[in-house]
Amino acid sequence: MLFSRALIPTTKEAPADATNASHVLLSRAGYIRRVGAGIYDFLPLGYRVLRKVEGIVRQEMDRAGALEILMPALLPAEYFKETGRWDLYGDVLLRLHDRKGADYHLGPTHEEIVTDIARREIRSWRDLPKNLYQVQLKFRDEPRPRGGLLRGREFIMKDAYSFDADEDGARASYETMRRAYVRIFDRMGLTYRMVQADSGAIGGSTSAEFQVLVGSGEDAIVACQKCDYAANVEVAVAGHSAAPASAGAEPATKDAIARVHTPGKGGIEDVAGFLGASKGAMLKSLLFLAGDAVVMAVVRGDHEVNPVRLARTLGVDEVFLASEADVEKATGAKVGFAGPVAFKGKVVVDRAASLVASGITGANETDWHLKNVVYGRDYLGDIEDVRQATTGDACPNCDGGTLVSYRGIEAGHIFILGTKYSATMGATFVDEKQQQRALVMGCYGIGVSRLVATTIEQHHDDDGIRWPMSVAPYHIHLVTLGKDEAVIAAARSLYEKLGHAGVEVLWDDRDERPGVKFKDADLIGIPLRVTLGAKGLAAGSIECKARLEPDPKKAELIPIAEAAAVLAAKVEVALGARPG
RNA sequence: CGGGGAGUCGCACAGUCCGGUAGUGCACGAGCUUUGGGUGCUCGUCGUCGCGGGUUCAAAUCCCGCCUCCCCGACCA
Repeated sequence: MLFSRALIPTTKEAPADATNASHVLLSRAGYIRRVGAGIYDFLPLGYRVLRKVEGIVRQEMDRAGALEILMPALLPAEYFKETGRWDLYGDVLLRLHDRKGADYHLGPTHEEIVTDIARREIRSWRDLPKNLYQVQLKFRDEPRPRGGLLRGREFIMKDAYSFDADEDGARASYETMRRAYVRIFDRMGLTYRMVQADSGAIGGSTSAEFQVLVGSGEDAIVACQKCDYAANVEVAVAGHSAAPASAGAEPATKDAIARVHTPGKGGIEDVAGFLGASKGAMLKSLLFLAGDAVVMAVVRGDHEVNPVRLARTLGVDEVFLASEADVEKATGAKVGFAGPVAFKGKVVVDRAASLVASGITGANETDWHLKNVVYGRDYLGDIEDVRQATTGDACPNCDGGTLVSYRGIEAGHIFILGTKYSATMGATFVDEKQQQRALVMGCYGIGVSRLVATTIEQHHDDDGIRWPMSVAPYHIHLVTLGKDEAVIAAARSLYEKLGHAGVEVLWDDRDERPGVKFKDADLIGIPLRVTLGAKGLAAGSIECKARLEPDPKKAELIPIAEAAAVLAAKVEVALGARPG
């Protein structure tokens, strides 16, 4: 592609609303333009990258035996009404009406629609297993779209759905997808972890997220440095096999429980500072609403409660932090003075908190705390792992491993749904014994448009994007300097030879100064930059610099006669380099 | 939904308090200049000042109402 004939509107300034690297760079480098809140145009470069990502996803899905289909984006309401999600989804569902006033919506996900295909078309165990997938626009009326392509109201997703005769089959399908996902993310050149995850409102059991490790990511995850344990903090368990020496090592105090006056000192920091105690000696007591009940969760002052784990422990879908009014009603004291001693209600004590040798906690009386508090002697409760795991915690999965926290962007999610949708919608098949049984389903998503942005979040520097070869809009950015006809002729020859070799070249043939071209090349981020000028031509060589090379002087000189072959080989190597 | 902020040329912003010819930089067009990291100079084009109403001789500016967007939080298959 000739730059002069392309549409690559680079800018020096980014829109004011772009707050993260991928949004700024995608805008500045001319890949995308904003159309509305959370809605974007893909300009030619952006669309090329999107198609590269789609291509990798398609190849690996096909390789894994999945069958590509295309379901509608515009959906009659009846399907979501059938499973109850018409109501459950709430405001996130983009609803509309046709001229007759009938309810429609734009699909945020397609379990119902694919299950409808299955119930009509899959009848026998002989038809199984099946895995149907699509690459489709999804619509979610996000409360707050943000981050450019990272969280939009309209986005492109690959979603796949597996159908099996039984749980074993579903697990095999899940495992097949897991392997396909590993190949996909490896080929995209991403650093990621597969983590245990909450299956959320979509329902289901076994589930894993593919989290791309990025400091600015929305999700917090922990991973073991020794084994392959990794989990979203929503579900991560802080190990207790190797509790830090500060807790549990000391014998419980023999001193009797005592009241201490702590006027106006409610927070953990305040009280610990006021009493000269460490945060780890505090027993943080938070009240949650679980259904109709008020439940107190007790963790060490230096720990955080994990609401998802607490909810699982209590056997409810969700828990909510109690309001100030609820707290006062339940404890008889202002917020900040709650404690488990003599608390009338259910108490869940984190394992680490139960080991505190001499705790300080609220007295359920405004401006008073209790010290020398010992679990078992002064208060009781169900001991569970309900705190949020964090850096330094022991790994729950291996001996001696330590957890480290990361931020991540969720790029993929795989899970086994079971018969949640098939049973509700009557998607059954006849097994070998002539029995009607519900199909066992799994579903597998990849945020394709999000991946375009995610890749940049992980691959950029101050000057611009640094695409991995596999998803770069072009393989080589050819820069010619000056208007010398011999230079242009040599460049044209190279451009054509590379084209014949299947190498995708963007040739910056514009009448611009070298500085402008180099700046744009860095911004656009094509992995290899090839420069040809009068000086080089005289010396019989072109210059090749990798975008990853920070030093502008460290360019490789390649004799012009060999250039096409050498460059084509470089591209091939980069495309074949798969770290898995 | 709670808190904060913003809508002025394609982009980034000033002007609003204190009403009086709508500005600057980038981008864009012309010319000269320059030619291996966003060259310098000159000239030029581009505006329903978010929308609707009101006050006034006169409104980007004051008043009333509405809309949209952004940031933080809550939420997030």
